[in-house]
Amino acid sequence: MNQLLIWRLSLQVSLQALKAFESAARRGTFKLAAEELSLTPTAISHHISNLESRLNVNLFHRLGRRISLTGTGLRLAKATSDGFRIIDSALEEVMKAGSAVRVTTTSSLAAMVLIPSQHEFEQANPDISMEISTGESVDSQSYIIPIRFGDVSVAEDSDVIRSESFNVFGAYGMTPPSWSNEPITLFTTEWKNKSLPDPPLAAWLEINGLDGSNIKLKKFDQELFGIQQAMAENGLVFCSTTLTKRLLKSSLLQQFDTRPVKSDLCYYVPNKDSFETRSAARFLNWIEDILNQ
Amino acid sequence: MNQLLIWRLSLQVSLQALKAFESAARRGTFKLAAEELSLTPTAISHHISNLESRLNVNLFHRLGRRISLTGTGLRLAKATSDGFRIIDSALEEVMKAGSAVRVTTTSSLAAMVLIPSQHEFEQANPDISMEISTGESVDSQSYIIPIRFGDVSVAEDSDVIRSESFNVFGAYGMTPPSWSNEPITLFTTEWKNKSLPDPPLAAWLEINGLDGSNIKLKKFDQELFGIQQAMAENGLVFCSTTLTKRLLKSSLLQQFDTRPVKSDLCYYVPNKDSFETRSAARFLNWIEDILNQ
DNA sequence: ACTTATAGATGAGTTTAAATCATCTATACT
DNA sequence: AGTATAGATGATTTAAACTCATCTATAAGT
Repeated sequence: MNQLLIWRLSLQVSLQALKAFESAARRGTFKLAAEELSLTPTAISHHISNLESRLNVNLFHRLGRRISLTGTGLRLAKATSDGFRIIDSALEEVMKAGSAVRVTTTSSLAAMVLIPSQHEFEQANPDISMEISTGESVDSQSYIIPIRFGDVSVAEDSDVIRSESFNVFGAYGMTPPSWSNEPITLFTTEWKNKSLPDPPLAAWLEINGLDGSNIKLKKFDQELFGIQQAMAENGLVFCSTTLTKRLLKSSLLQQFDTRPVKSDLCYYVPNKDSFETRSAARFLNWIEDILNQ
Repeated sequence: MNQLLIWRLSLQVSLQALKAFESAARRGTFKLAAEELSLTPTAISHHISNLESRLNVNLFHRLGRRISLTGTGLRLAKATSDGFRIIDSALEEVMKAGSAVRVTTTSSLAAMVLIPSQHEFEQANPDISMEISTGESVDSQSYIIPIRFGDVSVAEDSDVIRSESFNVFGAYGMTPPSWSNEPITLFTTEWKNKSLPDPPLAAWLEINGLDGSNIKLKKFDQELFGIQQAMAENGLVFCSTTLTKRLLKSSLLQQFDTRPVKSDLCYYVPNKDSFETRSAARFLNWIEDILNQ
């Protein structure tokens, strides 16, 4: 007997009827099955009697108002139960992936960009919940979107979502420094990860015609800390424009008449195009918008 | 998250859509899936896009007119494929049981009753095919209906389908023997299985007021052979009324003015009520009718 | 490069299957 | 015995599934 014919035969029975049967077999009564499937007991009854006549087999013994599986029913129930369980658990996993985005990134980007606009994203996408984590922890887990900070040369072009520029910022309202005369303290960052390019301070000085001899550097291992310190002490920080955009807008930081300088640093999402959930796609579009205005 | 909610979620996706997806994933194009499921490609397309939006996930990459599974699609396809395969193979097994009856019984009943009326049964039940086997062979295989010949005392009352009577029969057209005068040769049976009650010849002689001193017995180990021998030689056979009914009707055998005698033998189907396929039920009703007129 | 054929997407309309409602039967529990 | 419960049955309604017509993009052939 050929394969195709078998398919046809099997398809004469409706999958919904099988689901009804599976549920009734598992729960023991049509009533409970109906509740489970949000149907009426009548629907279950119809499904099962339809199934029985298509298969030419009795699946339940009817003892008045009580039912019990026949031997054949038991065998079929075993199979449907296993089969649907496999399918259901895969569905559940896929749906979980579809209903949430899990993002992991640096503390700085998380604290200064993602977390502040998390609410906004969830407002705009009510069916998607957003989870943010930082640190190296659960990186390899599937469905998690990592936003990495690194050298443009190690990232695929198509994976880059933001090329980083740097500039000097100060607390809002402070008097602009006179760059050439007085001694200046400047907060900056020394990445924990030594393979990353340093913040392009030399290039920035050059582009702004400064020699930097009067500048004293104070280094933090995360940009976040330098920025916070600058705000707290009315100081100056040399940091990425990405992280400061929101603080500028909300008048917590200000910039001066200096020109920003491009760097070799960027934010990128490895294998960006491999994220096939729609929530991931929407998140990626959204974050790229946010970062690039 | 509670169990009930999960069910609900999973049920928001239709099983038919999942089947369409499973088929498309396996065959590689919507067109082939459509052929397999006897649908139009449009239906497959609708199903899959519906599935994708309910799950919030892309299951296929669309590269123009070519499709390929996404990672998520692949994972789901694995599950649906496994799940449906399990269900389908069980269905196939059950349907096979529903579409045929397999009967095993004694050579005599098979040859003289079952096989001659096999065609009639299949005419009356076009959706059921009937298979007949004899011998001890495949008895324990599931779905096979054994019709046993044995002592009424070892069979459950409800399992008995025919209580056996015995009488003497002769070839059609032969002159009735004069019971008391001339010497008579009578074919009869000595069961191979010694635990079975012998054919009730003594009781038959008594009920018919004969002493049997002029009767010479010739024994076969199956009733079938005695009957055939009687027909071939214009002889007489003492045998069960069940086996001869058809031969009487078709004027190949005749009976005389002797009275039949009841025996302790019967045909029975062990656990008759445990056969839950409708084909088995129909067969059992039919055979009980046949045997008891 | 231009045509032609093919696979799939999309939206509207149709058909069929599934679910419900109303009614009835048989059983279990007071 | 009387009542409540589980399921069966048949008619009707509702919703899902399927198709048709149309459109787009791509692959293949000339």
